[in-house]
Amino acid sequence: MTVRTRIAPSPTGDPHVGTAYIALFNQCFARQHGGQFILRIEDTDQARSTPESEQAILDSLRWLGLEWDEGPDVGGEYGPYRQSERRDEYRAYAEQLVESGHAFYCFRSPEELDAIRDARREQGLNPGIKGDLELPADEVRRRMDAGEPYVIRMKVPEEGVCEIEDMLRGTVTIDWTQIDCQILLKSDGMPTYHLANVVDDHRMGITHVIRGEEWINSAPKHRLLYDYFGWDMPTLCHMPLLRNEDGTKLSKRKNPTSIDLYERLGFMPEAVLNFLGRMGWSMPDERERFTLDEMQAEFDIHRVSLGGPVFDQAKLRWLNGLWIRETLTDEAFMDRVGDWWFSRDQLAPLVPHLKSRVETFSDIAPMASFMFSGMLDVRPEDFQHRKLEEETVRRILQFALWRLEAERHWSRDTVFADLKALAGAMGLKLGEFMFPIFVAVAGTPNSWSVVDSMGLLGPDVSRARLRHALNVLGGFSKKQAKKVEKEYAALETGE
RNA sequence: GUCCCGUUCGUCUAGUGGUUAGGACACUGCCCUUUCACGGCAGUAACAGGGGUUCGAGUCCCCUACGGGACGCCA
Repeated sequence: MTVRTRIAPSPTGDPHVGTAYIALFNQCFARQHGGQFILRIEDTDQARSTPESEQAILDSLRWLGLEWDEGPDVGGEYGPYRQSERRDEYRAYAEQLVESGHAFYCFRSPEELDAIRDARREQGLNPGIKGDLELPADEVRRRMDAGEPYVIRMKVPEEGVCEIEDMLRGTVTIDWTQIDCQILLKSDGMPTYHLANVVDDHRMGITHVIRGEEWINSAPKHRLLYDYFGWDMPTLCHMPLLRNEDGTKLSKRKNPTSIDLYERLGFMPEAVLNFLGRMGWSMPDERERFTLDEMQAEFDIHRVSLGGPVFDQAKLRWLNGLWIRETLTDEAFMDRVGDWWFSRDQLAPLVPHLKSRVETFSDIAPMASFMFSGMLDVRPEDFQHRKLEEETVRRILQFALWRLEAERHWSRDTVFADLKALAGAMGLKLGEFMFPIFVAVAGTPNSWSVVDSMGLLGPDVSRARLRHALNVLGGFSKKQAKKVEKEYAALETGE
């Protein structure tokens, strides 16, 4: 049997280091066994999936040096590799389960579902949707004929236990009472993760599912689906979750998680991948620096340790420095730096700003240094303004950050539109409103259009600098945060 | 609230019954050096706690504590 593994990102946001982490281990496992590594796009969430995000994820994973044998961009015999293009298939499988008595149509309203959850919680049960949900056949037919929206839910045993075999943890036992009647087909006709994942993994011949630990509790649902269909279940392996410094699951609120940010800050892809390979894993000889090829050659999934590793920026920076010093010739260094940011393509958009302002070429360095930096060394006094209270400054930064975090299409124009609307909603003059944004992003109010700068710097760096500025100013206490959040919500709806 | 998973220096880890518990980042000191960085050397620092099993437990078992995760028509 040929080993086949996969990474199945959901194109709903910025390329995440966690995705790359899981992809890395899947690729290593497949290569080590002479098998194939597949990339599949799980875009069943119609509301949140975007083509831009999909492209960004593919680009980022490829930037890191990962290579999949099959995928939406490279093709393969098991396509299509985009779940939105397989939608009819899932429906057929879901209906097959209804016919075989393993699933049923469900018409419950959100209010009814909430009531079920509350009732179960009160009884000290897991609040998942479960119990007497099925309707008589004629009632189902009547409601369907009437055009009522429905979902298909899987049936789950009321008692007994489900045993899951995990490559690293051995047998995990989960009581069936903990497992809810999972929705398989949503009312929009799209499958949920659980159905689509099982169907695709089977249809694509996936033999080993290496995924994050967050999935371990839903493994019984998957086990059950494989049984209902009469399919062999792939071997499961749940990786530890990457953590923030405080031990919680890695999140962009507390850590830079976007692969693009590391690219923009001038990390070498080899170093980032190397660092991810040191998360929960080590080489047999414990060397710190190794290439993807070396990792693949020495790979052993059983060397994964289960404690959730903290994603330590300091060590990543050290490792990147090591890569620069030890692996780059002077020629390669020049090429890398040139490609990174000082290429003609990168510089071109800056020329209009620079040419009109400099008297000598040497004026460029201090003027444009913020365009080539990571976090800026800003101080609270830099944000003092003769007309703006510090409270207002903090609100401007916070609101701008929230607004820009919600922005899906990043460009000079969208950023400008966002900020202008926000300034209007806050009743501030655009010039005053922009002051703290200038300081946060450019380090000084005396620069060219900060909106242009943000367009060029990209969402990750721009947002990170706003966040940094907010921290420098002390941020908001928990109490204040609630109030400020309310104010922001009011601004948003009031427009 | 219910359940699941985890727990070696601050952090990343080595360790699969017998080790002075090793390495790396960070930190501190010294050396190199016009400075800084790099490099070299040295130092501080860990088996969560309690019970077993065993001649012997970081390693095996149980309990407790702590941490994390899941409980969505998100994945």
